[in-house]
Amino acid sequence: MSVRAAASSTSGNGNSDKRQRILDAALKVFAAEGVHGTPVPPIAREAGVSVGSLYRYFDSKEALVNALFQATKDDLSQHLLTGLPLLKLDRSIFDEVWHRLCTFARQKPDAFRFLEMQDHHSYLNDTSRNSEYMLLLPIRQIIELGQQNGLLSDHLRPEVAIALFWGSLVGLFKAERLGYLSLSDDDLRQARDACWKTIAKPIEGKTQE
Amino acid sequence: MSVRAAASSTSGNGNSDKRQRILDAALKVFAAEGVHGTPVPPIAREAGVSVGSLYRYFDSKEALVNALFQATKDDLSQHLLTGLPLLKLDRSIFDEVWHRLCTFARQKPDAFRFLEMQDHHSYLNDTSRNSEYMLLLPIRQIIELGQQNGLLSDHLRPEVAIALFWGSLVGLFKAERLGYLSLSDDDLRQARDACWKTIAKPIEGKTQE
DNA sequence: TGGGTATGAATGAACGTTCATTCAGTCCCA
DNA sequence: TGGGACTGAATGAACGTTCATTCATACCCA
Repeated sequence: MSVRAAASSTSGNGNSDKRQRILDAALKVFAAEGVHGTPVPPIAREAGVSVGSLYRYFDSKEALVNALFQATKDDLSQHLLTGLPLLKLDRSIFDEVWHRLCTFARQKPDAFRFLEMQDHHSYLNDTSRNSEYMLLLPIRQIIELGQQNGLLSDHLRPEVAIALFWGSLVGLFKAERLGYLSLSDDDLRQARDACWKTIAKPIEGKTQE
Repeated sequence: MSVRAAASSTSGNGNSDKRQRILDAALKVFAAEGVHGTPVPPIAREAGVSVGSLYRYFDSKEALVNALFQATKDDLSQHLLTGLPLLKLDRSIFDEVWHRLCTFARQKPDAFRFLEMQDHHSYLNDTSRNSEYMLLLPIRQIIELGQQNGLLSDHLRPEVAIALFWGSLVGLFKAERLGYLSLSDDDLRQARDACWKTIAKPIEGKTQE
């Protein structure tokens, strides 16, 4: 018994550890080369396992892509939503959402990029596609609440507001990745304030244009 | 002469006409399946030519992708910039830019999608990558002018403003393509006004936040 | 008839996937 | 306790398929 426990540190269980290593490796190479652009062997090499082993943990490349997509979505979901008050909206909550998304994009650039790729669309099954939709539901709810309590402009339909907000954030980090700019903390704060103006209700008595 | 002109509709000169048919076909299938996800034969089939003919007009798949990328960028460039005053900025010019981009995205969804794909990045040569950068230079200039004349907020660096603006627009049409929303003309107008608020100077005497 | 053009089967390189084999670790009985 | 039998995870060469590309052939108009 005690022997077995000691052995597990070297290779004993190694079980889900290896599975995780494959997922990590796949995220890295997919983010760099795209899903269609990445053969299976480089994934295995990056993970430090053989191709055969990879197929022990995942039935196919498609299954790997879907598992990775859902795991990454869940990761973002958790990062964004854990402990976030979903039943009210004020400026500080908006700032917190912005901050969390920026933190995620900064700490896990490969994950952020992978989620935004379009290239893997033909690989995704219904569950994966659905998990994409689910992530945005809480944000939509927050925006609707904000519109009801008069803090957000009700000129924009919530879906449109989400698309603008999300698109801005993605555009920002995409531009940085492509080398068109480098985002300082101050840039991100200014961008945050600008995005708030996009969806916020104009200060009373003023119509826009 | 007249005979040749008449014949050209079926197969007569066919010369650059065929080349254009291949580009059109490539745009269509690339937009649908991605560059990595599209074999060469389906492109030829869609264009109504043989695979061998395709290789008469383009040295390789890579050459085709680059030619298409640059042609599409040029198309957007022309659509966006022709006759646009580049030495001033007011609200009506912003609206015109927005309108032109929306028109392009609506009339040529495949072109708009293709330009925003990331999937073809490994195929692109320096010229193509550069043409991407060149497109945004005039917009950058317009934004700088707007900041100098006090119409646009100078809190945002021009590159950041561009990334936010462009990201919003892309996010909007991407959401529509994925079926998350359907954009009415009114939605587009509301989104335009919201984006203007993002980059415009706040009405005097009010600080944002 | 000759020279440029179009064709699509043929080619071999690269892909996703499989499977015969290896081998570290476990078990069991003397 | 020592040693032979068992287990199943790990391996990577090999498989069939699909890809980008070529080229022998057919075609067509001048």
